[in-house]
Amino acid sequence: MLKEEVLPSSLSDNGSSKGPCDAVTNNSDNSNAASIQRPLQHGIVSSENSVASNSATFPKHHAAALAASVAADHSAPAPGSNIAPAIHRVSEPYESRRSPPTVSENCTPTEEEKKENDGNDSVNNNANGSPCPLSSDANNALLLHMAAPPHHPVAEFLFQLTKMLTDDNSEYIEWKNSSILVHDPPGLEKRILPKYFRHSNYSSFQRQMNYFGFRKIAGKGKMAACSYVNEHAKEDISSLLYIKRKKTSLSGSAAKLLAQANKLNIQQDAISASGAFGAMNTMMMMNGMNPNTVMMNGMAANTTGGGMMGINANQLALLQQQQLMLQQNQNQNSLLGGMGGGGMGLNGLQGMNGLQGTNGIQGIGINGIPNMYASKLGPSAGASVNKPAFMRDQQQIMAQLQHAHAYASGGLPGTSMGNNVSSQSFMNNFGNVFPSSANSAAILTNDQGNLYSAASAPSSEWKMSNCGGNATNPQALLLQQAAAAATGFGGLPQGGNGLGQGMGENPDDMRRINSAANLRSFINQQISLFSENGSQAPGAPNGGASMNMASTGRSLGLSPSMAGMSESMPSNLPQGLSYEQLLQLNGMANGACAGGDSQQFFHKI
Amino acid sequence: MLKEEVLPSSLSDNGSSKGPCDAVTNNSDNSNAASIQRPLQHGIVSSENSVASNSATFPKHHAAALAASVAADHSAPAPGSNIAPAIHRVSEPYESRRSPPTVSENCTPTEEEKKENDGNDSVNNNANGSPCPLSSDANNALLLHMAAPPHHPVAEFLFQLTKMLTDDNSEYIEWKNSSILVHDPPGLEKRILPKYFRHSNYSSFQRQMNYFGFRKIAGKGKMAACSYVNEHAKEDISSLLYIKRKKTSLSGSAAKLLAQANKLNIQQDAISASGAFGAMNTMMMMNGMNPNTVMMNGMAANTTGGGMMGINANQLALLQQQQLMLQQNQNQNSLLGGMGGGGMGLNGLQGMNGLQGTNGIQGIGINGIPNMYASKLGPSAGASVNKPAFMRDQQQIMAQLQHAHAYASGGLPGTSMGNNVSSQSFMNNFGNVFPSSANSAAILTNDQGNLYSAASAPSSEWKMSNCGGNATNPQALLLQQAAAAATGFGGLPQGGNGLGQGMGENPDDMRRINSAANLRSFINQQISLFSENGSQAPGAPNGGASMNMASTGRSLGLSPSMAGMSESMPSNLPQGLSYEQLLQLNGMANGACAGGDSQQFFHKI
DNA sequence: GGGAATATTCCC
DNA sequence: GGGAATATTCCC
Repeated sequence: MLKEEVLPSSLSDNGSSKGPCDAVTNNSDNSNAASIQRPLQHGIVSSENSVASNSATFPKHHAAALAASVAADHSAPAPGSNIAPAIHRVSEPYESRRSPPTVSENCTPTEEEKKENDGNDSVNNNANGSPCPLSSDANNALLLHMAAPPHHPVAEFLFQLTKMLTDDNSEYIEWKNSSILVHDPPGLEKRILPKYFRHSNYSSFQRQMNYFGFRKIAGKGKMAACSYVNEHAKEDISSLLYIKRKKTSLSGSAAKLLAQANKLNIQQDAISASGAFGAMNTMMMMNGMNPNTVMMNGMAANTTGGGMMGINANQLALLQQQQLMLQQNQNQNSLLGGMGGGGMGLNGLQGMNGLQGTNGIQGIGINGIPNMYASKLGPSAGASVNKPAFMRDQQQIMAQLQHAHAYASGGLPGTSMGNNVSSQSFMNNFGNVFPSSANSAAILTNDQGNLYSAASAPSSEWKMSNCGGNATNPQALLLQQAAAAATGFGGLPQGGNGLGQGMGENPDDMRRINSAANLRSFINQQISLFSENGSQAPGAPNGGASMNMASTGRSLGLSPSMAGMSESMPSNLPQGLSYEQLLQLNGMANGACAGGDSQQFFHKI
Repeated sequence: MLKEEVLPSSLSDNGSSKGPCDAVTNNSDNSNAASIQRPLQHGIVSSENSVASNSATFPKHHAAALAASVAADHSAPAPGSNIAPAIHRVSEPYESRRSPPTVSENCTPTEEEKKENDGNDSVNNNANGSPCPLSSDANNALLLHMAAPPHHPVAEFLFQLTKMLTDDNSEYIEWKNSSILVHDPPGLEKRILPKYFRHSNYSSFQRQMNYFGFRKIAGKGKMAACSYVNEHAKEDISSLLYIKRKKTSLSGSAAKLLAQANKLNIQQDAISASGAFGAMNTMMMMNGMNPNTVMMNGMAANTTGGGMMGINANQLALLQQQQLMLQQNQNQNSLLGGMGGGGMGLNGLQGMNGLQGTNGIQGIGINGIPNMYASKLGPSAGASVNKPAFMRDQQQIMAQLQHAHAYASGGLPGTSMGNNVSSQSFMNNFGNVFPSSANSAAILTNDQGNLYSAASAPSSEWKMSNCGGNATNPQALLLQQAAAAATGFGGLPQGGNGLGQGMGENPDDMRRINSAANLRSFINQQISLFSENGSQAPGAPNGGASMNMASTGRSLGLSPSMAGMSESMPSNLPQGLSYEQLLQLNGMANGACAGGDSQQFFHKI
């Protein structure tokens, strides 16, 4: 042997070696001796081969590589071994796979304790000698400092780091005052790291430190002495074993999926295509997965051939879930809640978004951005808005208005509309179809997706009824929603028929439209809100030109004469509020009650 | 020195050592000697430190670990070094980052040559002495066998594998007859692998082999001698350097996203919930992103605060694209094309799917699976079908039929349908609303999403017109689509009114249904196709029970008397074909022309 | 400090 | 054979 260096074994604690250099080289083939125990991945720490040669010596610089080879042997510790492996689970050495190992009976910290990362100094000395993690060897320098041993998977890095710090490597690296002092990065890199890791690169060490939340607080330059702190580190070095590794960023995942999607040559242009690929149909296509897709997803997960289009079952499930998330969020934000309230939780998802009468646009946390619209939203508008939510709502309303406008401008193509005006159904942007009969129970949902009809809605929820009833009819709801979004007041008044206080009468309570002038005002305000320059809608399929309601020569709400009904429908308009919705808006704007089948016609307003 | 072992250097080819044991140990701090060159990740192969000690000796078992430490030094080879690093790019030792390094001028193979993996034996001897990959040292055993050197990133594994095979390790592993013979797995594991990798685990070696497409063709048991072949391997061992690593599975990505979605406490149950969360509304919610969502996505990508709901801009873009993919695929496969034709491209996405009259279900490549339905699909059905696409189509049709059935069974809730039957609109599964008026121009699209009406459709495309016109009316199209899917013939006849050749009259041309009996037959066939046992549909929200059209006591198409109209609609049925569509089907099945508002009623068929 | 790719480990 | 998690490398 050229040079013998010994491996510290305070963490591996075989009980027979005290110093830092007590390993024995064994170069004979197929006998891979090492006293380093590396925690196997997924929470299992190995102590393999420790019986056969638990006092191995080998050259210092290569201990890690050898240890790695040893760790891979997949043999459980021999019965009666005096080895107390660091985190090893005796009862299930390799039976437990990716699921977390069960907790050894003799080890004390509860799940709660783990979560709290508490510094409890009670020592689990584990008198029965079972290989309870980090507990059975008083010679183990680490153990002297440890609180209760971890009862959970410990990342290899944390295990080796802790071991490195409890071994006598203080010339290079040291645990002191709840922080890690790196005295000699170059020396650490070349002399120490390879004993504990499969590399000897200080930068790799740093990368791992970073994964576990260590921050450099002193030291300049790549290889300068420095200190690391960790917010979860306590004085007790064993607190390091409870640190959670940061999750791999998701961007990579998304990027991969995105790359795959790109490979498939999907024309993103479809979103903004115009011309023959009419905007209405574009919007329809964008209208998302249909029920069959979702059903298919579930099926594809069970399909041997894999999912369709190169995405697998998990991805399909993902899409399905994301889909639901988007829908639910949308429902919460928009369908009933309008623009009211800012999401208070993560990205607005958790918040109720003003659903139950909480009014006013409020700046929100993570999504809060300077409110480019605040000046248009009335005196109660906060300093910032949830821009995505706001834009989404605006877009929804815009689409509805546009659709209405399309019908108002051209009428139903090829149809004389005079006598079947009330027979048209309408569909909102959530795909809900509202039967044309004004006295049928239209389909509306609350934020939970529950269906409500006039008959079944609990009194505390929105109801639908005919105009003049004691619940809100769907048209009034939609109108109020739009008005609320336009004016910055998201709360929908409970009860009533939507024909109450007039817009503009009270700037703090502009929830209702009860005159033609106010409807026109509302519509114009809507239009202006969709674009910073007041005329074009951002992101409109055809560049926004036709999003200006005035583009056809008629402002929305200025209905054409019946003679105009035969005009053909513009082809570039997205789908949204239907002809009948416009009728309802018109009707309500004039104070008419949408009570019957044949009472709604176009009006000048 | 206890024992010296030398490191083979044929690939590292420092020119001064020939045998397998020519390295020199240098244990002095900060001088990490090694002659192994490990290709750095991302296509750069290191030859660092080779000048300082290019004939290093060190213990055999730990060469790899040391080499790894050396490779991390990040120093370019010294000028004038006699080292010809394997794949090192002189001109940009570390300047080039993740993007592929540019090709050295003196190295010859073109990108095309690389792709072809050709066995061209021209030796690139690179007279100017630049370290062109694998080319400058006649002593390199590998080079003697090599074709032109690779001009692309070479994975570390491939480099080390090739080196291992060209070094004299034939006692353990050998390159022979374009395959890799592993003579002694245990010996390889413990004696050879650690020289080339950061481990000495045969299973890790195998995992890598698998990543690069090697298949075991002989040898049983985990550690038995065996052979590996690779479809891209040529006799020339350098062909190994051109093998592409398999991409990381995407499942992990999706799983991560899924886990994230789950964190947000989304109720997947919504999909199958019944009761107050009625199935119709469930399906509506599942109906996917609405246009606003898509537009919002685009915005969120530019939002500093990140996207909503904890998903980032990339993920939003991903969802948007996947969304389009699903929609486009669906449109292509289902809306007009039905089941006809197999996708010819990747996962069927690129193919036109029988849209323009290409009939017949054809087995496709990657998604082609044994056709469990083939026997039901008529004589022209191929040996396999695109099962996901097929199931999707079936699901779509099933949902439509179910919806029709729901209405047929219960009528519109709370409505006396007798006198406004024709005033109901219907909406297909793509969100297209078909106005109720039978002589209005309904909205249909071709596979490109183009809108067509009777007036605007080019003559080469489908048109819609009133029954009896020279174009196909929408109901006929839908019916044909369903029939085509049911019978396995996806092509839709151009022109005509859908009431032509009868189903069953010609088994190779069963595109049309023109009798009540054939409609009934068609419907029954549909039902049976949805389930292998002929009675239940897979994936139905309520376990499939209600998917049997007979479950309500009426077969679809056997309309109830008008008295039955007041029955309440079943709550667990997905949305699909509407009441009016059923009317149209009924009407056409009886040869009636859907010409007027009030002519469609239920019939016994 | 952290994104992203490949490497290694563990498991099914 | 390959999915999935962590480790290591490389880079911004």
